[in-house]
Amino acid sequence: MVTTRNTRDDVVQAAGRLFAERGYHGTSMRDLGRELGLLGSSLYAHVSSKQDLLVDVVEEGARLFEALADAALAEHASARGRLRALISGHVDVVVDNIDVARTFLNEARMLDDEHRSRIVAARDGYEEAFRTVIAQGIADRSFRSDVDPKTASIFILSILNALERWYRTDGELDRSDLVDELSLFASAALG
Amino acid sequence: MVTTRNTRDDVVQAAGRLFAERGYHGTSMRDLGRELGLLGSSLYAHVSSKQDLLVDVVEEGARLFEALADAALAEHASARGRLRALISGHVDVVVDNIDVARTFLNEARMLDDEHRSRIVAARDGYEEAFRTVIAQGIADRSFRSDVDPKTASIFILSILNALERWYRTDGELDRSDLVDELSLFASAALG
DNA sequence: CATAGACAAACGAACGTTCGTTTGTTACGG
DNA sequence: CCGTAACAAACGAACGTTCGTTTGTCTATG
Repeated sequence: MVTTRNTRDDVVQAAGRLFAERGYHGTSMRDLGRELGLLGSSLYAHVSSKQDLLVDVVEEGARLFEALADAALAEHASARGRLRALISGHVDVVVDNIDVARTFLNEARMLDDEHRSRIVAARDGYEEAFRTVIAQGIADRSFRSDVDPKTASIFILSILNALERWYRTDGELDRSDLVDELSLFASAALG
Repeated sequence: MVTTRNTRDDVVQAAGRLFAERGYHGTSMRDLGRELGLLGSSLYAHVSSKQDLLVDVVEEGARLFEALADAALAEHASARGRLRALISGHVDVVVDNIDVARTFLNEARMLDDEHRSRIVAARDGYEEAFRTVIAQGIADRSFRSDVDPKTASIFILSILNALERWYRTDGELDRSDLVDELSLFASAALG
C-alpha cells in the first residue's frame, strides 16, 4: 500500500481537473471526493467551501500568467523578442498547467463579485503587457504603423487563450513547433 | 396590460440568454421561469426537458454558422473574397445572435454524447471551410507558401470565436471597423 | 350568433434526488 | 499520544420533473 493521505494541494489540483473538464457548476463536492477516493464531506477537512477551491485554482492561474509576463519583459528588450517570449511563456503555462489554465479562462466568471474583479484586473494587466510591447514595436518601426495595438493584442491573446480548446501534447504538433507557428503568424500579422 | 403568453420560441430564446450568461449548469429551470415571469414547472408545457432547451439553442447556432459558410463560398470565388466573406459573416452571426453564439461555443460540451458528436461534426465542417479557402489562396499564390492551412485556420477561428468574450455593440468599435481590423490582420498574417 | 368543446399555457403542490455543508466520531501517522 | 484525515450520518435547500387543475382563447356546430 503506497497510498498516502491527501493534502490540501491534492484537493485543489483535483478540483482544477474537474472544473476544467465539467465546469464549476457541473462538478459536485461528491464528484470531487470520488476523484480522490473519499467522501464529499471529507473534503471539508481541507477547504472551507467549494467556492474557496475555485478561488484557489483561478488565483494560481492568475499568478502563473502574471509571472510569465514579468519574466518576458525583464529578460528581453526588443519588441520582437518580448513578443516571442510572451507567446512562448504563454504556451508553457497552458501546456504545463492545462487544468489551471482552462479553469482560469472559463470558470473565473463563476467567482463572486469581489474575487472576480481581482481576476479581471489581473487579466487586464496581462493584456496590457501585450499592448505595450506592440506599441513599442510600432514606435521603433519593427511593426507596421497601421496596426492598432489594442485590437492586435486582443487578437493575439485570442489565439493564445484558445489553445486550451484544441492543443494536446500527444498531437502532431510539438511545443516548439507550436511556438514557431504562433510567432510566425503574429509576426506576419504585425508586419 | 400588454402582456401576451409565452411561446416555445420565447422559452428557447430566454434559455439561450441565461445559458450564455451563467452556463447550462448554472441555470435552473426556476431561474428560467423567473426570467419569463412564470414558474419553473410551467416551462414543461413548452419543452420536454432542460437538455432539450440546450439542444435547441446549440443546434440553432450550428445552423447559423453552416449557413454563413455556404453563402460565403457560393457568393465569392477568390480566396481573399471568400475569406473576407467568412470573417464578415461570422461577425454578423455573433453580433446578431450573441446569446446563441455564446451558448454554441461554450455550452455544447454539456450536451449528451449523441447530440455533442453532431455538433462537433458541424464545427469541423465549418473549420474545413476556412482551411479550404486558405489552401486555395496558397495554391493560387494569393497567400504565402509557408503558412500551414490547418494551424492558420485554427488561429483565425480562434480570433473569431473569442469575439463573444469582449466585443460589444455599444463599444468604440462598430461592426464594419471590426470586420476591417479582422480582415487586415488575417490578410497580413497570410501574406 | 351563441355556445360548447378543444386546446394551449400556466399554476401550485409534491415527487425523489442531489446539492453544499455540518456534526460527531473513529483511525492512523509523525 | 496528539492532531489531522477520513468516515458516517444528517441537515435544509435547491434541483429537474410530474401531476391534477385552472385559466384564457380559438373554433366548430347547433
